[in-house]
Amino acid sequence: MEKHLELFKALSDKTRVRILLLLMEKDLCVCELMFILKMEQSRVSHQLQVLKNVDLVKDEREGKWMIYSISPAEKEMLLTVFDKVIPELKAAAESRLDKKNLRICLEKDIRRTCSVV
Amino acid sequence: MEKHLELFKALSDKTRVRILLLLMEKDLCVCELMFILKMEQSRVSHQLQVLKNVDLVKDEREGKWMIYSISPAEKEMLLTVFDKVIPELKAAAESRLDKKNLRICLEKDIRRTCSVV
DNA sequence: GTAATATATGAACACATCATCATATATTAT
DNA sequence: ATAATATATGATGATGTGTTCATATATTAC
Repeated sequence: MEKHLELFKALSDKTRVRILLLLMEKDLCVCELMFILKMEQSRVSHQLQVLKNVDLVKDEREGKWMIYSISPAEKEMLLTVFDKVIPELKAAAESRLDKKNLRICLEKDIRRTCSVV
Repeated sequence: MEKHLELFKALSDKTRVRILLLLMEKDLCVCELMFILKMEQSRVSHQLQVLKNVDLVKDEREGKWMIYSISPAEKEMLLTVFDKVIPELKAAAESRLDKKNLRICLEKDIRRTCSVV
């Protein structure tokens, strides 16, 4: 039983939900998430590991970058969660701002230009 | 955003999920839950307060007993969660045992006969 | 090779959560 | 009234969680 409840534990943190909502839109690297969320590197990385440990996301190296994405099998489940269970979430201020920053991130090609440290 | 994430926090504890799965079947008092879950009174009561604080359950006094039930508005949402999001949960050992104990609880009319302390 | 970039990871700390114990409150029975 | 029953609640302690800081690792650029 605990195994299945890990999903809810993973979904009960704001930072992690923001990351998931973003990865539903587009595969992203850590520095892109840092730019969008305005959070420091280790904070983003740690939360990504939590999501990875419960198989909500997977990572794949692409040169210097680790690209995070949502496991296809989990994508449909998360759609149900975000659309049917807590539809209000997407309207939350943070979510709207993140979407906006995601657009800016892509326009500015942050993946190539960001200087992390 | 945090407000909506409280749902997941509430759903991330095994005891609380077991209580919710039971209340989906039938409105129950504390001593009935104690009998079914084989847990002590204050443990059940504390968790019920957590569920009440996030409006997942409501209580109603009926003589000596406090009858707990799932708010009608939340019942449909929880059906989605338990059937669509984590359907495996209902097959878990604890869930099966709880259902069995629920039947025994009703047969034995525990609400009238249980002696708590 | 070395330096720079991108990310991962361990340690430490503050804070939250859960179970237990003790006690308080509310209702009913006498 | 008092006693018994059913439940709520506060305090404590153990354990878990999230953030930060420091450092390690992996890849690329030179």
